Amino acid sequence: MLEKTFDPKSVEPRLYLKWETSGLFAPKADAKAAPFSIVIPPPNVTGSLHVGHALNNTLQDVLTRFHRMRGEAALWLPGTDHAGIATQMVVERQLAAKGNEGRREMGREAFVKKVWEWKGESGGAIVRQLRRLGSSCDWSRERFTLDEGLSAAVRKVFVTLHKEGLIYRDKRLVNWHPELQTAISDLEVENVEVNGHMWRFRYPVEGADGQSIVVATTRPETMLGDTAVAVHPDDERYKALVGRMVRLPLTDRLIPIVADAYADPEKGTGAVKITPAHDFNDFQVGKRHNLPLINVFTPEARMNDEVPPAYRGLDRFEARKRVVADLDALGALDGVENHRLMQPFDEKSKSVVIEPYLTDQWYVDAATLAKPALAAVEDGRTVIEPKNWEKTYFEWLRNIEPWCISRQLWWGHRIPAWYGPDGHAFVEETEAAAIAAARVHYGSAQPLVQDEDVLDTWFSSALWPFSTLGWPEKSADLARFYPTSVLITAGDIIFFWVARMMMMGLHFMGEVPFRKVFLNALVLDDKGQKMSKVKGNVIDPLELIDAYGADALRFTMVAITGQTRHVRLSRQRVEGYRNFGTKLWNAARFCQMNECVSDEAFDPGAAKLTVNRWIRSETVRTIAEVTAALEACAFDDVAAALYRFIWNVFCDWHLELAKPVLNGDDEAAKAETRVMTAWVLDVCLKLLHPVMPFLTEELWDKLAEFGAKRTCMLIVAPWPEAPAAWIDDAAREEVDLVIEAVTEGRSVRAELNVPPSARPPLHLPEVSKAHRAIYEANEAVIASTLRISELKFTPAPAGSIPFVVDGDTLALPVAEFVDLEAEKARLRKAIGELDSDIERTRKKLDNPDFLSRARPEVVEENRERQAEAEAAKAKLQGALQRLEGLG
RNA sequence: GGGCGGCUAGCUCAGCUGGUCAGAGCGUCUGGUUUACACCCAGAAGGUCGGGGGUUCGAACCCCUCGCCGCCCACCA
Repeated sequence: MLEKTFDPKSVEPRLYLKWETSGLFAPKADAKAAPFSIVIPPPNVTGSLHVGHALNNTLQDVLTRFHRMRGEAALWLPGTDHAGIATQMVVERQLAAKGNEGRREMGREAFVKKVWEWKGESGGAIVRQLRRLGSSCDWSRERFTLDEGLSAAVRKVFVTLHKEGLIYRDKRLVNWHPELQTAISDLEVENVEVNGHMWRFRYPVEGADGQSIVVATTRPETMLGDTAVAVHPDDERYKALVGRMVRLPLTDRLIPIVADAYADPEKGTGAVKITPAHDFNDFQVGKRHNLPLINVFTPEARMNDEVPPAYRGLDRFEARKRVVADLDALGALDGVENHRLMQPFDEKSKSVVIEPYLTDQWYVDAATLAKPALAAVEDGRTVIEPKNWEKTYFEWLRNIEPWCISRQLWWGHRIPAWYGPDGHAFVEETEAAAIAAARVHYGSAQPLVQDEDVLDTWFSSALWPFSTLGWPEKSADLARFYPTSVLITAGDIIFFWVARMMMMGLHFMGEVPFRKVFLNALVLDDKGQKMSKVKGNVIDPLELIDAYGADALRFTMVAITGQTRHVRLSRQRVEGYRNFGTKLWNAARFCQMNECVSDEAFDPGAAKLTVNRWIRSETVRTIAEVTAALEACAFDDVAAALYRFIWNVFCDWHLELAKPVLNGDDEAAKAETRVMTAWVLDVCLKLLHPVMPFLTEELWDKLAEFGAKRTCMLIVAPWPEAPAAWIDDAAREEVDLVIEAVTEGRSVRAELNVPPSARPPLHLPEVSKAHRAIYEANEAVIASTLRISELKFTPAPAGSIPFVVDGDTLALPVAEFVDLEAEKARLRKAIGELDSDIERTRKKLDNPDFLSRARPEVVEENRERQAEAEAAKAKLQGALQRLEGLG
């Protein structure tokens, strides 16, 4: 006998271990099986499972398990990302906390070794947590972005793109992180609106006594690097000044006034200071006018030696104050206002101001790679869902900028470039190859120095779909599983990752990396707030698993995933789905108590009893519904269909309707109902397994204690078929009628739950008021469905309604239950309502506009509805007549 | 500045290409010691589908407009 409730805590670890050790997570080797593959969005090794992971890995697991049960060679390939900046910072912080010497003191080699040590000790947390969630990843294929294999792929890609001219070195402005002292990509910058000031400075025009031009700025310290002032060519105010020079205060440098359309007469004063080395726009202006670039910052964003001695070594914000004060003292400060401005911060800490900074970096020609990536989505080789993300994807790729891929970090893939004594770069996959190339180039062996930088973490991530499958080797996995079937990831990395995988996959494999991209929503808290440690509203999925079990959390994740970009997670909802699991558990318990044992030889198609033919129909419909929803990634529909069927159909109705049969003494009927019920329960377990793997697997096992043993674990049990022939419309109509009757009335079920010996008469009038007439018209059907023939009816007193059950005319006392007049009034009212329905529909059907405009099936529906309404009306009228005859 | 979402019962959300679409879950209230389940069962209340206008025989669903809320992108005068 099953316990009263499911105990996730003891079952989950046991089952997971059983699955994993059975090797069932690996795709079957059977070459005939259709491949299905997903590569995991590799979580950072430093990470721990957050709700976003819980959501997106649940969805991946649901699909993987579904396809596995369908007999496909289902591969879910797991792995982790070395996460350059994040990991390096974690280890640095840890070193500092332990009082060890810092990164720079210990040197590159020692530091990297430390990081590897750290990875070995602490890097496994996230994959253990994925297991707790129930993720059926093939751990034998687990990869890490810094694996030797993946590193080889990275080098090959880098070298190939370089040879193709798609990777190049360039000196231009980058987003510079002054604290980490590394370049970061555009995407790693977050613009935040902050309160600031707008200062106006007067720059004296040289040779024009007393005349000056007023420029506005939010970053006064950069004025020390100004190399021009720009005005709009058509700006009448300044036309005369174009070509003149101004004397830059504090520096005494002479800089020109140039005409450039970039200067917006509407903004500020219409004259804008140009600092080509510290502003992306100014950089462009500088290029157009051939202006010198004066870098005034050190890598830590302190003032360097290009500025007058008084400012050297000052932090940029300190320098800002000093510059303003000094200009004010000189009388060059024209004014200052409060100003809201967008300031770039680093998106991780959101506290470090990013500076445009002039450096040499490696770039990918993203615009060229973007073209095939655009085309692939445009022509549907890859489908992005929800569809509305496609526009976002197109927009970004169409306006893409060169991708800065070098980082001044130590943890990551070192750039495979070696420099000769004259600075010439040899880009090769190995140092040996670089040396060889240098020998050819120089005509003799020369000492080479490898580039100090590493690659942006996203560079290796971009190769993930094929590098993890063995590329550049021509591996069997690569041939079999690329392109992958679907990618499930969070929408916020569509640029960082999805778009770049598309670019790299198409370029190196000549084929899209995935057929479908499903972008899951951002998980908010129950109040719709973004979760953040600062706000303290972070929901910990592991804590939810502890409290309600992994299955409940998983079901919740599936249920909240629709077409929207945001979903809210509430404990209450998880609790509700835990209850759902318990409901099924108890249904199974009921089945077990009633000896409902599944039988492989049972043919559901041969069922005779109405109630059994009915539940078979409902089951088949549900199988079709769930299957279709899974195929379409309509996860909310999957959850809704399962919930409704298992709770509201199977438990609420089938088990209730089966009770009288199971408690009766028609042995044939009992036997059929038992085996059918067991069959339906098995189907429930199978359909629910992808979403709630633990509970279902446990029941699958426990239910086989009696009866035949299972031939396999549920995880690899065949997905149920849905033969249309098993849908029995007649049975469905009959039982629908009963359900409708019961639902409209009080509670037949309450009566049926009483042991047969103690049962009072069936309170028909209580069953249905409005539908009593219909009920009467179908009494025989109902009787056979519910097997109420076993009930003992009290003898009919005078003035009772005749009631036919299994050929015997019984009678129900009327006076006791029915107010005849009220009943007649109800019937008349119902008839009246039907009449107006019929009238309305008739009008519609007579309307030529409707007939010509509405779709044919809608017209057909209306016709059917009309016929039904008329039939119902006839029935009601018959019933009314009968009642009138009694009166 | 550009783009994208959302605004449907107290709360969270379903409502497919216009024609039983005004729904579900939770919450609330009422009633249940029904031997699978109180993590349960039965029932009730509650919404002019953000406002306004339009198209249509018919609109929560299409168009226009306004209003909030949120997100993403954008060269920080």
